[in-house]
Amino acid sequence: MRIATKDKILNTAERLFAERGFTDTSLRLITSHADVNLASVNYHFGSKKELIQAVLRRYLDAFMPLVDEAMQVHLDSAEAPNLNQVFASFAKPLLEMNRIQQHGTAMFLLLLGRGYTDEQGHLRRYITQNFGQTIDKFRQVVSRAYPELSPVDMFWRLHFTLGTVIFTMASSAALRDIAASDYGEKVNIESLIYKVLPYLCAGVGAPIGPLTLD
Amino acid sequence: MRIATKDKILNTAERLFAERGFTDTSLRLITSHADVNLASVNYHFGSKKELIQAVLRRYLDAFMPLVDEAMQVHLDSAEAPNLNQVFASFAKPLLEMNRIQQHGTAMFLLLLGRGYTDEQGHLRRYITQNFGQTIDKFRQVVSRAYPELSPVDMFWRLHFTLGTVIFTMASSAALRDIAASDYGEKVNIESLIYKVLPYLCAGVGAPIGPLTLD
DNA sequence: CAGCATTTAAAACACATGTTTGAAATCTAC
DNA sequence: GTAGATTTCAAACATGTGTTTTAAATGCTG
Repeated sequence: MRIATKDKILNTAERLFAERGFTDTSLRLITSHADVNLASVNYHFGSKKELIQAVLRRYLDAFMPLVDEAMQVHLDSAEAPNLNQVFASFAKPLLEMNRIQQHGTAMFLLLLGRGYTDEQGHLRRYITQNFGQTIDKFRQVVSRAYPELSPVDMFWRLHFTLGTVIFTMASSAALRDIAASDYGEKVNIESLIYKVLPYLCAGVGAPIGPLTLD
Repeated sequence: MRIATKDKILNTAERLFAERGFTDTSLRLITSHADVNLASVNYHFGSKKELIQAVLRRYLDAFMPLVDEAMQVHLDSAEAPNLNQVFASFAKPLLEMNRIQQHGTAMFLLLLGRGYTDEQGHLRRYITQNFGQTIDKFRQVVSRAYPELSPVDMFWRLHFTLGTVIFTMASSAALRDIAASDYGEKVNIESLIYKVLPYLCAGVGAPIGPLTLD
């Protein structure tokens, strides 16, 4: 096996990053868990930062084309989709991540959350640079589904959505434990996705303007 | 002035924590910015962890009683509130944080976000231990406003809400810059709160059950 | 199998971190 | 004003970090 070491590092790093965040996961922790030499990380990846990017890239490169495809369908459709249909079309790409690796969906979302909070702006820049077209298609589709929503309001609501997903997933392990012990309901990632989707749809589709208090 | 040093540390630490997160803010950075000696942090607070707690406690101790009061009003009211009214009653306590310090509202929300993501579980435990009653009142009020929502669904939706707020505020500085440059709309914390409230209300109030796709 | 490139290995490096120490300075109270 | 407690200060300590170095081991190729 030629690339065994590189892959062991990648898989172990991914798991530890998701569990503990990037800064709290040292290279020594990764290499000891992966049972490889410390220096091999810098040999194969160059630096820790590049290792982080490699871990994230593996998922983004698989995820984004699927999203792009789903959005293209909505754009090509003769009739405008509604928000429920738009957001529902994220479920399949997300769950597809489970094919990359066991618990891949959870990992991906966890890493996404870590990447957005830990590193300031790097991940965001990487995504916009490499997948800007897909993001733009998504915006167009949402605009078709809710034309009254102004660009700036959409900007904010989509970031609210991102925050909801990322925070939920970043703390999903702990939260799912609490939910299981307090309510006796064992929640896996898939059912959690189907719990959050209605929330997101309603949020993005909320009426525009200040709250009506009566 | 006896407590000048302690307060200088507290104020400087708060600002830097909010800007850069807890782990990325070293004691040396704090003490140099505060123009105090390095050892004074450990002298006055014991450890970095206790400094973090002190910074957060100052806000929570001011914020939570205000929330408690607002929730009590809803509980004492003869008629059940609606969700809009419930969430709108958070605006005043939040904006009240601006009286503790300049940009106090933004700081508080930023620190809350940092605390929830950086330290795993500590902040959550602190809140439930010290302000469990208030949290419970909040749950009761939401239940009055949306009785059909099961406890477990409420659990999740309230955490979705927490995630929305925390993520938005944790990246609000960067996001507000982007929004300002891309859409020419300058957004302060107050107007951001009024942007997010409709999203949260709609999300929590979303219909129960799977998405209806047609 | 010999020779060369690739990969692994152990050790050291350079640096940043939180913390502790002990003396000097400052404040407080009698 | 002076004795005693409190606070500040500079320095060192112990530890953990990412990275680099140099040699050994391994794999591949002719």
